Amino acid sequence: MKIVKRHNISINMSSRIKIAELLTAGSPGQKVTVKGWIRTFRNNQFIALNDGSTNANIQVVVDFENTDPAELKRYTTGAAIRVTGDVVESQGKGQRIEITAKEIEVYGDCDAEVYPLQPKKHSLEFLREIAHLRFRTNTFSSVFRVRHALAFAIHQYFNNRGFTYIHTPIITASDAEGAGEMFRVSTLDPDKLPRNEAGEVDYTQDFFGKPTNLTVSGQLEAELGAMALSEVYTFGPTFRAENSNTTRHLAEFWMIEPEVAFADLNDNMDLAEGMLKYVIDYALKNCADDLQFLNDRLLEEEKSKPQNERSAMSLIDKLQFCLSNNFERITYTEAIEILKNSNPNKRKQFKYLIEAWGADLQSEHERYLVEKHFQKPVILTNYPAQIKAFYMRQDDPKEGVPGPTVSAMDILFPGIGEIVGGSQREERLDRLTAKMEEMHIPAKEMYWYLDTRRFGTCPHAGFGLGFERLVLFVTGMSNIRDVIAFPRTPGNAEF
RNA sequence: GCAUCUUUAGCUCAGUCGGUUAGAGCGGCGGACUGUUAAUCCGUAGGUCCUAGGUUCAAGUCCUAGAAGAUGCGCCA
Repeated sequence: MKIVKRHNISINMSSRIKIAELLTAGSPGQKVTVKGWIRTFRNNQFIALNDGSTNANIQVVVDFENTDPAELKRYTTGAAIRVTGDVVESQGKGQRIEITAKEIEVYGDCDAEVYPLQPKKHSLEFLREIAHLRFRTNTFSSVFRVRHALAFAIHQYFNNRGFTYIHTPIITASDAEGAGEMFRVSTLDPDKLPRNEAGEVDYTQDFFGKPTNLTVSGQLEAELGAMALSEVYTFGPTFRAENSNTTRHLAEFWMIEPEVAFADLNDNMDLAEGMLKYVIDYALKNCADDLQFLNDRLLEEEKSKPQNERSAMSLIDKLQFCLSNNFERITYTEAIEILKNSNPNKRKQFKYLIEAWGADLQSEHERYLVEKHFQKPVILTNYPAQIKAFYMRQDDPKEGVPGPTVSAMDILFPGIGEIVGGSQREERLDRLTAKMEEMHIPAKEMYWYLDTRRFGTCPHAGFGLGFERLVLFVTGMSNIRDVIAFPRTPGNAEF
C-alpha cells in the first residue's frame, strides 16, 4: 500500500511522530514516540497501531517476556497508547519497518468484552448505529480524510480565482426562497404559545419578533455579496425539513454556493465543471492511498452483486474518466427529444413516459441520460420556466423551443443524480417582479433582494453544489449517511 | 408521504415441507504457542428467534398489526 503523508510537521508536544510520516520517511536507527489506538494485538507480541493519519498501521513489537502479564492484558483492540522505542527493519513480511517498544503507556483501556469494534468486517448499517466510534474503521477514516481534502480543495479553487468566502446567515426570516420545507426557529414555549386578538400565534413575542427558520440556501444573500465583491461563495450548513427517505438526502447538509457578477450561463457551467474537476484531481493526487482503499472496498463489495448491477469502471477509473472528458452540455429541449426517442420510452419501460415538452424529468430519465445515453456527466440547460425558481433568468424565445425557458443548469452525475443546480439570475427588475407576482412571492418582504436590481444591477450567475453528494461520488460510498459524521434524517438526530 | 424487502448470540449469517435439545465463523473468557499479518490451535460461556396478537396437536418457520432498519419513488443539493 502506498502511504500518503499529508503534512510536514507532526503536531505534538513530546516529539510524537504521526504514523503516516513514520511509514513514509522513517528509517532504522531512529528513536521515536508514536501515539494511537490499537487495531489488533497478535501473538501476545505484535501491536498494530493506528493514529488516523493513514489506514496503514505501524507494527509495534512488544518484549512480552519482560513485560508484566497484567500489563499485556491491557493491550486490547481500541485501547489508546503511547509507544516509545526504536525503529528497526521488520523481520516479518508485510511492512518495511516496525518499532521495538522500549516503553508502552496505556492512556485509556478498552474493555474488549463490550467494545463493539472487532478486527473484522462490519456492516455499514451497524457502524451507522455507532457513529461515534466508526471513525476508527478504515472505511470511515478514509471517507473523512477524503471529505476534508475535498473541502480544502474547494476553498483553494475559489481562493485561486479571487473569490471571497462569505458567511451567510443560518437563521433567516425569509421563507420566500421556495427551496423546500423549513425548520422553525423559536424560543416560544410550544405548550404556552402567545396568541394575538385574532387567535393566531403572536410572533412579535418571539426572539426575533417574527417567524424565523433555518436556512435552506445562502444564495440570495450571496447574490448581494457578488454585487459588490464580484466573486463570492458560501460553504455552510443547510437545512431542509423534507420527509425524504433516500440514499442521497439529508435534513442537514453542507452546500457550496458561488455567485459571480458579470457572468452568464456559460461562465457558470465553466466554473462548475472546472471546480468539480479541480477538486477530484486534488483528491486523486492527495488521497491516493485512501482512494485506493475505497476503490478496493467497492470492488470487494460488488463481488456479491449480480454481474449486471456491477459498475463498468472502478472508482479510480471513474474519477479519472471524469477528469479527461468534457461534461455533455445539452438543453432540456434536446434532452426531451433524446428521451422521447429512447428505447425505454418507446417500450414503455419508464414509469413516467415522456410525452410532451414541459414535463419535469424524473430520476429515471436523468439516469438514462447520464448512465446509458452519454455515459458521462451531463449538464442540462434552459429548462421550462414553469418548473424552475423565480430568480432564474428568462430566456428570449427561440425557434424550435415550444415554451418559455430560463437560463438554468443542472449537472447530473452517474449514480448520484443532480449534484449541482444553478442558473444565470434574472437581473432585470421588471421581469423579476412580474415573475414574483406570478408565483405569489411577496416582493415587499424581499425589498433587500430587489434593491440589487434597482441599484446597479448586472448579469450574474451562480449555483449550489451539494457537498455530501460530491463526497459520495468521490468516495464511491452509496449512502449519503455514510459520508457525513452524524447524519440528520427524518426520525434520526442521534449523537 | 408511498411501495418493496429485512429483523435469529456482542458482530456477520445458516436454519429444509411447520416437528423433538436453534447452529457456524468472528468476538469474549480460560489455556497452549511465541516473528505474527483480521495469527494459529484446544476448551468454554453466551439466545425475549424485533414486539403484540392469531392459526395449529406443534411456530424461528404460516397469518394480522406495530416497531426498527434497508432499498426504490416523490421532493431536491
